[in-house]
Amino acid sequence: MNFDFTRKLMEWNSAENNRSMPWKGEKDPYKIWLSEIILQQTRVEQGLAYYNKFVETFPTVKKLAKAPEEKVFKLWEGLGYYSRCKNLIATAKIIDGDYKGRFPSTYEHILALKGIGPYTAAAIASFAFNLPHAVVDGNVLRVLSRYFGMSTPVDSTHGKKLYNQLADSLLDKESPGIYNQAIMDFGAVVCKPQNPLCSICPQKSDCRAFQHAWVNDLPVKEKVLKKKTRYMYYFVISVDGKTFVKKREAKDIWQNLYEFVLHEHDEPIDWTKKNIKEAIKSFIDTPFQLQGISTIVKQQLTHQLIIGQLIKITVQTSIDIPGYELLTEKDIKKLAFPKFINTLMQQEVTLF
DNA sequence: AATGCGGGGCC
DNA sequence: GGCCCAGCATT
Repeated sequence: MNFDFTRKLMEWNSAENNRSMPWKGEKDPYKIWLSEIILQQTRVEQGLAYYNKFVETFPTVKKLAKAPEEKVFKLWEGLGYYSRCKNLIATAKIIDGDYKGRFPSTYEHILALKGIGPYTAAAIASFAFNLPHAVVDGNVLRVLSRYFGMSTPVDSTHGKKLYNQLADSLLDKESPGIYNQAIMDFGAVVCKPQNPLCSICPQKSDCRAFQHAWVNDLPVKEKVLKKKTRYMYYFVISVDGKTFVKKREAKDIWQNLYEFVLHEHDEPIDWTKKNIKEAIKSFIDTPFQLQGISTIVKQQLTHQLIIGQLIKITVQTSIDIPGYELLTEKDIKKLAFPKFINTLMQQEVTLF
């Protein structure tokens, strides 16, 4: 055990750590779990409002378990990584049912829940039950790889094993919860990804990266993400005040969110009246009224660039579009949509 | 072991 | 435009 690192971290935490968050010191495992799921791959500042909304709307795991699924997704709308929401609902039902509302209190049982991996299990186990499991998140990987001057890629199989063992050996087993909170705060406030505060860092005299001027080169990641561009054109087709929508079910982005009638292409489309007419013929075979077309909207995701437009259509006759359902505006407002579609809906539509 | 999954903030 | 964020599930 590297006593120095742990001691100095805990000293920094007591003397200088001013980071405050509503769930800090929280002992209700339900709220801890909720905050951890929301914060997976998500900045604290971004997740904060969602956490407050969820706690207010669903103060207990039972309330969450009994809530209509669409209502939970609507509350999650805009936060991204929507499988988290699906797993949140599934786990709430398991805790409410199998565990009779009592959150499981061992690392293994917590880890077995949907949407909970090694990081989240360690966080809940240590924060709620003071169990000695070290968290390893992006902050911890950065702090450790810098402090020990390790260039082993943090996203490699070997690296994960290595940093996990290291983290466990450094854990303050007397106060695992406080230690885990401290190392993540330290990574977020001092040992930041960009422009870390090395000059005021209490660990700088022992930090190998600082001594060798490697700070800006660590941590090392080996994986490069492939990006692709997609062109998604949405047709808002309305009949008698109702509009066609469907839930996205495919293993793709925005699974479980709703969308309008989609025409997707590998290449951009230069919409003309003729193009639109032909596209619409692939859904319906009745006369229509073109209300207008929006400007081009772009949405950059982590791994995809989405480009598209929105085209508004009304039809007079009663029609059916297989796979889509006709809903009123009031009902549609209760459903969760991707940000891309919400942005499209805010655009003005114009005719040629 | 590799890939896919959102959205936002910072440089 | 690239990187990163209190990661996880799937293949």
